[in-house]
Amino acid sequence: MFQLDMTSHKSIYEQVIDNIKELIMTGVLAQGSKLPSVRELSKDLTINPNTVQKAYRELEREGFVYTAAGRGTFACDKSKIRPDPRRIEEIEKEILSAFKSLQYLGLSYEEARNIVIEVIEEEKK
Amino acid sequence: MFQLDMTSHKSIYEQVIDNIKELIMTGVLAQGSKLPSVRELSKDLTINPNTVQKAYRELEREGFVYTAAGRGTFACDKSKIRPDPRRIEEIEKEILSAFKSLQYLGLSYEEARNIVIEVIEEEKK
Amino acid sequence: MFQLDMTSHKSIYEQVIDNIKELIMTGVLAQGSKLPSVRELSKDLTINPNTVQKAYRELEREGFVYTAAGRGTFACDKSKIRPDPRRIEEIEKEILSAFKSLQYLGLSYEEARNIVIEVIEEEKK
Amino acid sequence: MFQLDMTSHKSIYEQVIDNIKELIMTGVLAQGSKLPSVRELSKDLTINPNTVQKAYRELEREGFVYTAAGRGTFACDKSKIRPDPRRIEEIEKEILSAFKSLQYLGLSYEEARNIVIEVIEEEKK
DNA sequence: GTGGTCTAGACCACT
DNA sequence: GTGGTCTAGACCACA
Repeated sequence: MFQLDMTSHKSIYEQVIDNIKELIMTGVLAQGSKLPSVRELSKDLTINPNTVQKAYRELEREGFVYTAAGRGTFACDKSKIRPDPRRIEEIEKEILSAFKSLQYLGLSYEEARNIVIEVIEEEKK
Repeated sequence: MFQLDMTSHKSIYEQVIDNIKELIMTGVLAQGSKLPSVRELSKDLTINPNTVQKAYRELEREGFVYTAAGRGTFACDKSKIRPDPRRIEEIEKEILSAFKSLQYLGLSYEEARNIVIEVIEEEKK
Repeated sequence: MFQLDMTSHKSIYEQVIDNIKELIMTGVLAQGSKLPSVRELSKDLTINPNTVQKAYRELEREGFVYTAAGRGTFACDKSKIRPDPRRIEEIEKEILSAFKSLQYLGLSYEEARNIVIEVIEEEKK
Repeated sequence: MFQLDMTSHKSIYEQVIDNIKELIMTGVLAQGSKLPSVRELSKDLTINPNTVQKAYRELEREGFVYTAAGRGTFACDKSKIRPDPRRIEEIEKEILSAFKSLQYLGLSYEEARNIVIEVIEEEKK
């Protein structure tokens, strides 16, 4: 389904979350389609079922999937996902912090700005 | 000198580092000016001296300050600070990850982009 | 006959039970009228026959239906259904817990109360 | 600090959550006051630290506490807790379901309504 | 088979 | 000391 980056600083369960969010937002996991079971995915990624469980639970909390004990975990309609303003604010802080870090490295405002724009444009493709 | 956000998930020592970097890069702490002693700052911020120590060590490692044994810690010349390409790459990853997170929340590419631009513009002032 | 909410966290068999109870208590399923067979209903709802079986067993245990071997399952006389005091106590606990949850969310006693009243009034119609 | 009801149908971590919410909303845990550490509380309640952790995490998610790794978990200002509309809707469903259950037991609309009102009035004291 | 909860015990970074 | 993550393995109810 996807691969984990064991060298990443991101925790495993966060990587699982982000990968599945991407699959849902890109439509690979269509609305209502069943996600792999907790055990299946944990076996597939050779991680502990509890770690997958944690990711699935968080995905449900954020409205990306719904779970039904005994039946499985399913993708929600991505068009119904409503952004959480508190989460947006958090991410804004992260971006601001990263942007400042660039300037702290000795880059000018313009240089730092260009790097950010470049990263975003790259993502567009 | 500055304030810490105790409710933030950023670690204390990182907050100290970022604040001092800001003071140096904005010229508030001019080249050669003495930073508060570890004890002084830890008392001022009501945090553990070890935490300040750790921040100072990291600032020295990154070339923002130098310590003269027995005399104290001093700000380096900000114009001599050279960006570390590996660090830039790391920050780029952080920015990309944050940008994707915005999109995962249900925002369109344009909406996410606008948020980032806005954050940066705000910082300019 | 009725529909299930597959996204609900209520278990399927509980939903089946509640729906049938409703049909009996509202008189749609009059005394003595035959319920759909396990196979029929499971096909109709596209759920596992075991799940329907379990619901029917529970309905019988609670005195809402009776089964005649080889003939089927039939609705009991709703006027003969006597409230079980222990069950009432259980439900009272559920209501109290839900009410507290409303207050924990930051609602005042009055606000929480109004919500409950509203839910009940809505049900009257 | 509080006691768990091991005979309850509620899961342990949910009981921990509800108990702490109550302590915060009643002001026993004032804004900024430190909660017992994960290990401390787990020892106190003779449950596993992971279970307490789960409860603390959920409490943070809902805005009742904030946590800082290495420092501890602290109560938020209860006046700043904003109700989550989705959660309210969920609880409304629970109340409606419980109310219907009362009627399914053979109680009239008025009888069921009186029970609910009584439960709420009792809570007022 | 499914998800949900729990225990036991470990390791990590931060204070 | 603190919280955060992860593994291993167990038991439960539900489908």
